[in-house]
Amino acid sequence: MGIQERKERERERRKQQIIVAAKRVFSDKGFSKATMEDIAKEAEFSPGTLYLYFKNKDELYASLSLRILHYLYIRLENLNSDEHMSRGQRMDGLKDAMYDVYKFDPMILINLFHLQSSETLKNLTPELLSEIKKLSRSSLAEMAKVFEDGVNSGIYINKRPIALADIVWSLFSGVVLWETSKSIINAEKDYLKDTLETAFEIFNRGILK
Amino acid sequence: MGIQERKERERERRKQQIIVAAKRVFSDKGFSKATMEDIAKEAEFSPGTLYLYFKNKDELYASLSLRILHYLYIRLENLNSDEHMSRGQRMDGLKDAMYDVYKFDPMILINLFHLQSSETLKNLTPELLSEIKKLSRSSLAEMAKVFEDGVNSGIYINKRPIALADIVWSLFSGVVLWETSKSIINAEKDYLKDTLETAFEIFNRGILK
Amino acid sequence: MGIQERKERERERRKQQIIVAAKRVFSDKGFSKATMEDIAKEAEFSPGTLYLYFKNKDELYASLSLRILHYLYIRLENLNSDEHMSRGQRMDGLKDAMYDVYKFDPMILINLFHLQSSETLKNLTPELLSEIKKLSRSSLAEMAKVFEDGVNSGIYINKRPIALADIVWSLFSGVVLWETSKSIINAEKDYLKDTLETAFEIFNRGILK
Amino acid sequence: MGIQERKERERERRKQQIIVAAKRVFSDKGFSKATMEDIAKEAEFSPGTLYLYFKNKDELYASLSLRILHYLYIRLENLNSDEHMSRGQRMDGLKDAMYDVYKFDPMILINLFHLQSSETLKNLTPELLSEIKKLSRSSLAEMAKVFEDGVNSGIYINKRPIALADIVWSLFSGVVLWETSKSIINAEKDYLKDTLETAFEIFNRGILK
DNA sequence: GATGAATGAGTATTCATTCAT
DNA sequence: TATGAATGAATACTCATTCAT
Repeated sequence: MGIQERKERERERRKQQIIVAAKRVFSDKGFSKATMEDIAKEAEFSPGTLYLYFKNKDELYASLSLRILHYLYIRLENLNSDEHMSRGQRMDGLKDAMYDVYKFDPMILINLFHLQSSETLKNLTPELLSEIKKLSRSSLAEMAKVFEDGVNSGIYINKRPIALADIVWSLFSGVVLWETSKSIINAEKDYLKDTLETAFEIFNRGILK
Repeated sequence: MGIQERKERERERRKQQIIVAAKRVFSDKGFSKATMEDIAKEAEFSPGTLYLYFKNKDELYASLSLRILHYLYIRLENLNSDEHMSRGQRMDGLKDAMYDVYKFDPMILINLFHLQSSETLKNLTPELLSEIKKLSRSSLAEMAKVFEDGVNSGIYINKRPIALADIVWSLFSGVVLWETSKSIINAEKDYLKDTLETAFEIFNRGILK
Repeated sequence: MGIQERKERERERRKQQIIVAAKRVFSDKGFSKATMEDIAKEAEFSPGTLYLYFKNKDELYASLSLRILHYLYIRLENLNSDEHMSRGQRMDGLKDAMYDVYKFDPMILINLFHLQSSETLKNLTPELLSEIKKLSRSSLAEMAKVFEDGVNSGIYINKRPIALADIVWSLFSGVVLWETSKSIINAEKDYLKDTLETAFEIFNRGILK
Repeated sequence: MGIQERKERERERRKQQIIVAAKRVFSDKGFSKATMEDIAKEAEFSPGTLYLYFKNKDELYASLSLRILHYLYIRLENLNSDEHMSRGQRMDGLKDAMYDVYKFDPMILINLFHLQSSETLKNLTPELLSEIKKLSRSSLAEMAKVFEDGVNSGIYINKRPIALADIVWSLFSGVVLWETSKSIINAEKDYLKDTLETAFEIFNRGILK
């Protein structure tokens, strides 16, 4: 490993360290009430250091999305590359992947949402934005692959796999969002797994011919 | 109508005017990048005036949720009070109600989510918070009622109606969120109705025994 | 005087109040070491108020130039509008005007210079920049008028009046700058009037045929 | 040449390399908008290295003045040490020296000015400050010498030579400053040599009895 | 010596909120 | 009531300077 490469790795490690801290702080306080100083303190760096790794607050925030999207993509890719899986197993694998993503970072949806404001988008480097887009599309494509076989063989209802992937993603997003919302409003919590299980069960039954 | 009542009505009209303006601005810029001055300008009031009607920015934001929840509740209540509807019609009515809510205010979910931050909740008047909670529970209960009949008569799968209501709400939330996210990431748009239709179709098929 | 006009006047008064404070602080500490808070304190306003009247620090700084240029322009205009003056009186008037400008604001040159950095120019509103340019050109033209008569009648050496105006301006700028510089380096001061008198005397002798 | 001396020379070379880079950057952006990193990059050193050669930013800035003053002093000294020159030639030599100084470093005046802020002076080493003062006085004295002969022999008007030197210095400073200012304001440029020639011509005519 | 990553004090700027009119 | 100018605390971000390697 060359010295250049070692440095690059070290740099990447620092970025992750900051992202992890940012995740905690953003989750806790929300975007606007979280300060860069909070994050710096959590990451055990000085405020200035954050700017050596991220252009600004928005970009740090966006990097959270990228990270989780990346994780999801890897999971889905693995799912499809395993040739010995049955349709059912694959469907379960999908559900598990989604659930793990949630456990890994329940804020992903909000992250993704936060990116929408064009005010935010203006502050991102084009590279980061395009990487997010790419990864997002790829993940959706992987998800669609899970259904391809079932649709082609006439077992699933006659919908384009990408449409089914959309539903899964929506279902997942919605469950997470709803669970989080309920927790404030009803002071109940952690029903997520149950709700998600039920949702998937219904979904699976619904797509069978 | 007494003079007192007339005044009250006038006051309510102003509040709505501000809420409508706030909805537009928040939708456009997101919570943190929207300023009270932006909203004041949009509502054609001065910044100070906003504070005559809402305690602070958070409370104005929360009022958005309350408003849409109220609208949803009315729709669902009507659905259930009409005794001549078939199960199928009722399910369609549910779907339409959700879709209309979306058209009325696509940001509702995000609104609800934003309320989570305990920092935000601290800034709300207890009255407002409890009203949101109440209305939110009532709406969910109304939604559950739609399924009660089908579950009781053994036509729907054996789940508690409230669980099905959760799924519907999640599905809806997720579709909205996903559609909005897709619009940035893939530059595609306005698939919402299609996606929602498909999701509901799958859901309906899935809950039948 | 309409209420609109009264407000406008009040606003202008506040701007002047801030500019006057800014002049003191900038003169004392130089551009970079002067803080907006210093200026706010000197003007007896809060920091935020400064931004109601000036877009940013650079624009506040630039407004100083505009102010003095305006004063100079008025003086020169008066000089030329008085038809009863002899050539010699006019020349004396010019010298006095320059000297009064100095007393009014010795920093004018530095102000003008500071504006050069394209970094600074980027921060100015186009309106402000164009007004400075216009006024600057007009002042120079007025100055040239002082010489026109003498050049046309063959009493002054055969130079374009605008060139002579350049020299006067340079002479003035240089004397002010040099005097200020000397004050640090030699700890001498206030030779300005003498030096300026001598410079003008030499200049006057030099332009006669 | 001993090893010690060789090292010293090497060190001096580095300092000059940095000063030259600093001149470019300061000229381009002005003192406050120029960063040490900009200068380091221009000098092809790392930021830390700059501090091995200069105590701080202010001292680096001051060294620019010292450098040009030194150059001017040498030129003037040579002028006076050449015994075969006529008064007219000497005057021309003075003009040429000034012009060459300008070409060498058009920012000298501004540099000198910048030193005024007592905030800046506090940051200089006493040695540097005293060297600047000494060199500045010496240069002015050399300049005065150019006029001594003419004044003593009654050819020039009856002024102290040092006063005439002040005027020359002012004239020069002013022309440079004015030309630079004009470039922003009128988008004209490079009149310097012409303006300076005319200014000197007028000056020369003006000091003759 | 040279580096350049890290620092953290310093500051311009913003914006929710207030209050005199 | 409504205003909107003024506030000033809060905070993103910068950059001169340091120091471990």
